[in-house]
Amino acid sequence: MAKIDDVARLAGVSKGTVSNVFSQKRPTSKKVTERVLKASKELNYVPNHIARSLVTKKTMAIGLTVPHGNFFFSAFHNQFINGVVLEASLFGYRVLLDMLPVLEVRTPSLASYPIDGAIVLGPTEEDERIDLLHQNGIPFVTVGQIMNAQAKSAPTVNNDNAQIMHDICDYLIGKGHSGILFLNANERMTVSMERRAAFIEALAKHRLDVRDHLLYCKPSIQSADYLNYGYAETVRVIRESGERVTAIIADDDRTAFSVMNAIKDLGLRIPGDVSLFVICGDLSMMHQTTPPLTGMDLQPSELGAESVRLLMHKLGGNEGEYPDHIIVRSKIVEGDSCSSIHIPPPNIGK
Amino acid sequence: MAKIDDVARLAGVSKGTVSNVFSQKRPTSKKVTERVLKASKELNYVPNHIARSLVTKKTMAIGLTVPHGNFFFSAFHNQFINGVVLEASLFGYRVLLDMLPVLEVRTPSLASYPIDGAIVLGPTEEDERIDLLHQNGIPFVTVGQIMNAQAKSAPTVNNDNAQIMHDICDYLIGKGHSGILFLNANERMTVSMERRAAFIEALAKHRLDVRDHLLYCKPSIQSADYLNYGYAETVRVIRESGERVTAIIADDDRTAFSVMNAIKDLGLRIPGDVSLFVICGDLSMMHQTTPPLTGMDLQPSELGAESVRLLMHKLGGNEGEYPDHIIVRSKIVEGDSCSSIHIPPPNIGK
DNA sequence: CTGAAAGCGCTTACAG
DNA sequence: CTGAAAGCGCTTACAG
Repeated sequence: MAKIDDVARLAGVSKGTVSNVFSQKRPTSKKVTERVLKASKELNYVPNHIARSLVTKKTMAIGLTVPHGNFFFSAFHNQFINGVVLEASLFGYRVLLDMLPVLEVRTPSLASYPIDGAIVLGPTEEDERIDLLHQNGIPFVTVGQIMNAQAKSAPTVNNDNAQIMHDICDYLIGKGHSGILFLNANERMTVSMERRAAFIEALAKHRLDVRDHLLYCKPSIQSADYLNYGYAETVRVIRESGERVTAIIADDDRTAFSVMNAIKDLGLRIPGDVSLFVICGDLSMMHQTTPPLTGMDLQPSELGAESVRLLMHKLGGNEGEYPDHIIVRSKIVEGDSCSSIHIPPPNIGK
Repeated sequence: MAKIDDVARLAGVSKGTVSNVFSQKRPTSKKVTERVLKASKELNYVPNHIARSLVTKKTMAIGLTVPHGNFFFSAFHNQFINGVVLEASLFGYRVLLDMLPVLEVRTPSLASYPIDGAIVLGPTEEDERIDLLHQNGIPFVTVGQIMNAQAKSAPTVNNDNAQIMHDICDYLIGKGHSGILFLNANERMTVSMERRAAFIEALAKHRLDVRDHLLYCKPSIQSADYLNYGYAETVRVIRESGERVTAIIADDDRTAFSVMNAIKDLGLRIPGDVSLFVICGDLSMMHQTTPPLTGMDLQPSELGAESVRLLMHKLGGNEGEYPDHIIVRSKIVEGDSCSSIHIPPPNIGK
């Protein structure tokens, strides 16, 4: 590997000048620039990123931390990551994937974080990843509301989860449903809390009872029930509790698939007997099921791109106006999994 | 941020000693170690990763390059990435996600690759990512066979694609199928070529005619037909060509979902009229469809883990015996999407 | 617009 | 087992 001195010698200039040609931080005469470029090409020279980082204090890399160790990506995460990487590249940044338990950072043999900033996907209540970032002084953006005491004013990108739940409830209740089973995300995630509160609020708005057994949260991935979530709850609620459920809201497509299976095993049909609404699913996949699923388009890749833009603004020294909290639009995409029922809700007009 | 000098001063030792305590490359007396650790804690010191990299010439990061710019992850990629990140962490390595067109690297303003090695997923024939890695002298492992002239002996991790196609054909033909439509991956991918050759070979082995119109390749992502792949081919072949197709092999789950839709629209059923076999799908999702899909378990996370192990061996100076080419096992996982047909294949006993 | 020199924060022979 | 010194390959004030 040729180094800057080699190029400087061959081009007959100083190292500083070579540096300028590559960094373009100071103007260089055309002649000199050409000489340097020619010499560089000849020697196959490329600036050493590490050496540069040591003095500029910038690594040109951001960390993307996705929840927990043995977490499984869903289609939502895929698109989110696509958005992040693509947008980051526009700023000349690379993306370091961090999906590990944070233990490593505590090991003394490990060096400090070689990233300039981080994006934290799916924060939980008192998220330790956030505490860690905070105490290491690394700028970060969370995708989802943040509830850590230490850093509650951190910049965030999010969907309007309250609005989403209201939209969904209005949509379903508007079709005559009153027995709604909500299969929410894991309760430790802040998005789950936001949705829960809005769900209860929306029911109340429509003068429907809020009954606890119609609101479940996805177990943690360590739980044996993780993969079975959706199926088990659906069967239990519909068959065993005898609860009248005419609509189910599933937190993601995997859950929705599970629910579809359960419905079938119960001898019921979608949407004839039960309507199904998916909050966070892969649209292209939702169109391939029978029936096509109705759900919310959360625009995951836009969430990713926006979080990068916000982070870049933070890294750039905050010049100019820029919102600290960005909301990404979402909208209902209709399939054929939700139908109207003509039995009036029991509590109507109460 | 405290630096090594601060710790050395506070602990009353030299920088070299502090360095040793953290790197553990040379023994240090217990007393001194404790003093250093205490001082470090007091100053909140953590070694600077970049400075260390500059002298050790190791970044402790590997690049993961997945195909092309606007590529969409599938469940296969998810699990693969999970495997890579998890295994890399066991070696103390981080993973840099590279899913960009390689243009950036040609821009003179960009510094050289800050990674120690790379994993290339899904190589194509004459893959430019590989040429780039090769000419930059970065060790790499490909997941999938490599066909670049320059680097054809590079280490690889792969499934036994020939065996897989034979297994699938044996399985389907054993059930009495002879009109098999194979919806292969994109033709530029080496895996697609391997499968194609083996498919033809397997048909010949069973004395079946190889007909070109029963073998399609997925269009590139730029193509308008990309999302429609599977649906379009199925409809065309079955309805328009009048070809007798009793079994379809789909390259991944997205294609399979498309096919299922097409079959339904044609008024046919799976597996009654047409059997469906998925090569590269998400097992948990394949169990949620109706009917559950039969397919191949390629063990993507094992592919990821193995590729890290192989790369680590390359980075470690190649001491000890280690194979250059690793095959990850795969096996058929049965759902209900393939059934026997009792019409004997037309060419039997020929 | 260009150069000479100091310095970024570590590690690593070389001595002892 | 420990220290003093050189050096990793750049960038950046400071001069000119």
